[in-house]
Amino acid sequence: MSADEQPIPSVWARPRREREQPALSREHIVAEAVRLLDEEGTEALSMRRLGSRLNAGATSLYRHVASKDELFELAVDAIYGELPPPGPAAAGWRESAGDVARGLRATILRHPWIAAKLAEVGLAFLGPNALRHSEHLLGLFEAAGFPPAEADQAMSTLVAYVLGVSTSEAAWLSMIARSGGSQREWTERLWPAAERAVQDYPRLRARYAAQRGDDPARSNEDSFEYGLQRVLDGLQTRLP
Amino acid sequence: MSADEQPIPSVWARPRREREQPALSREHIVAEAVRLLDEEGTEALSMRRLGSRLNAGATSLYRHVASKDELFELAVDAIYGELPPPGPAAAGWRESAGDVARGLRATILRHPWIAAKLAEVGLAFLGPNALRHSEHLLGLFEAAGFPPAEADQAMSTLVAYVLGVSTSEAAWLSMIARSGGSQREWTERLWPAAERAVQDYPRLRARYAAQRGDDPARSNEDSFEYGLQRVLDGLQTRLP
DNA sequence: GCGCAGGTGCGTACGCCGTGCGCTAGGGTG
DNA sequence: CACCCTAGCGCACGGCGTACGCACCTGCGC
Repeated sequence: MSADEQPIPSVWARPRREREQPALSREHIVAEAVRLLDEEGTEALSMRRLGSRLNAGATSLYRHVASKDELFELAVDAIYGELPPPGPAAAGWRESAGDVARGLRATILRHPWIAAKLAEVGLAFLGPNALRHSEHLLGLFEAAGFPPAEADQAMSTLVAYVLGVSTSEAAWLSMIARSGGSQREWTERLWPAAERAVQDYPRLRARYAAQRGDDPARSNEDSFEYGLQRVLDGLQTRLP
Repeated sequence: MSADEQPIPSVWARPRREREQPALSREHIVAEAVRLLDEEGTEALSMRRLGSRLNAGATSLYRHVASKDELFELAVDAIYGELPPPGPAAAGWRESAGDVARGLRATILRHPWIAAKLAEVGLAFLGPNALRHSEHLLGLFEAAGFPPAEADQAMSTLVAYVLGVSTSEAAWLSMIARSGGSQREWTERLWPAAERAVQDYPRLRARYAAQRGDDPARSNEDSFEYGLQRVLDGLQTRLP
């Protein structure tokens, strides 16, 4: 047994515990999870991957987060916290509601994974940011003149529309984010298959033919705005 | 080595290959997958579980289905195939569109897992049943007098609304299906927590207070119908 | 100075998962 | 009879979420 096999009780010999990062915290973990989800989608988030991005072991995360499901709930509420603040509120009811809707859609498209996650966990009972957002929107409808009971339904109608539209846009965007390709590449790659699939359906075929070459982002935008105005039209019929 | 350790080359000695089931087929697999999904939700569907329900090994399924993702696509299109057929079409545009919307919602609520799955895979490019359904609905809007380009947007608006509403209802229903409890049990169990959470938000608090004791299924139904009529109102403003 | 308590991070391990691969046996065809 | 084709299976691999218990750091009362 030679001397250097003995453990040397010296600070310099020990591996110098790495503590340069401000340690692990719930906020850090959630923020990094959101970053990973944005970059690579829901499937790519595993506790091991997330841990290694934070220079930590997978199981260390469990000191700050009870489970992966809870982590998702926290991530979803973090996104709710990102929604644009109320705004000037000077303009009329229609403009304010439209702005909220546009902000909601924009946020979903920035984090496309959230659409599928919301569909899993539901919209009710979410965290404080989600509640604050609902409260604000409900106030907006009440101020517009909807009686309280109806304001709730009117708000749900608008939110349902926005979520429905954004969900299908988001599914497309997450697929692209996951695969790493560009939107244009994927469009060009899938278009022929789509045209072949709709061959037997004259109206769908005409629709595809008419849209060939359009910028999909722009036509999604137009389509969203069209439906938004229709929903607002329909709600307005209930006001004096 | 005694005699009965020798393999006996007789039909009666062999374990009698079980072939009473008409073997494995893609249709059988998809049908059983849908059944399992309805009963226990997305998480519960694993190839091993599905295989054992069919008296088969997990990897045997791969002879008929390329991957689990493909199995989900087939399951989703199977549900599209379940949508109510066009119907008499005698009544006006509004009634027909409303019926399609109600049928869509009812189908989603019967298979609540499909909402989250649709949010993952997107609504476009799905199987033949989905395409047929879109073609029919598009025809309905064109017949109502929408010019072709706008008919597409109008249809998307309606579908987005229905999907958005049904998605959040479905999330609730799948949670209940997964857990095995009853709707009433869960409502009673979660209500106090929800009331506590909305304590600081007067409008949300008032809403909960007003709804205490209501039948949630009924008020979901009412809320859906309210929004449906508003969306149809909004679309109708574009017709002569 | 010293022991102690509480909390943080990690290594290991368990039981799942999707699925690739190569074998076997049974039925159809020459 | 020989032959091949194919459905089904057993095994194995790498990855997953996470329970558990140990090692260590920090701060406190003595």
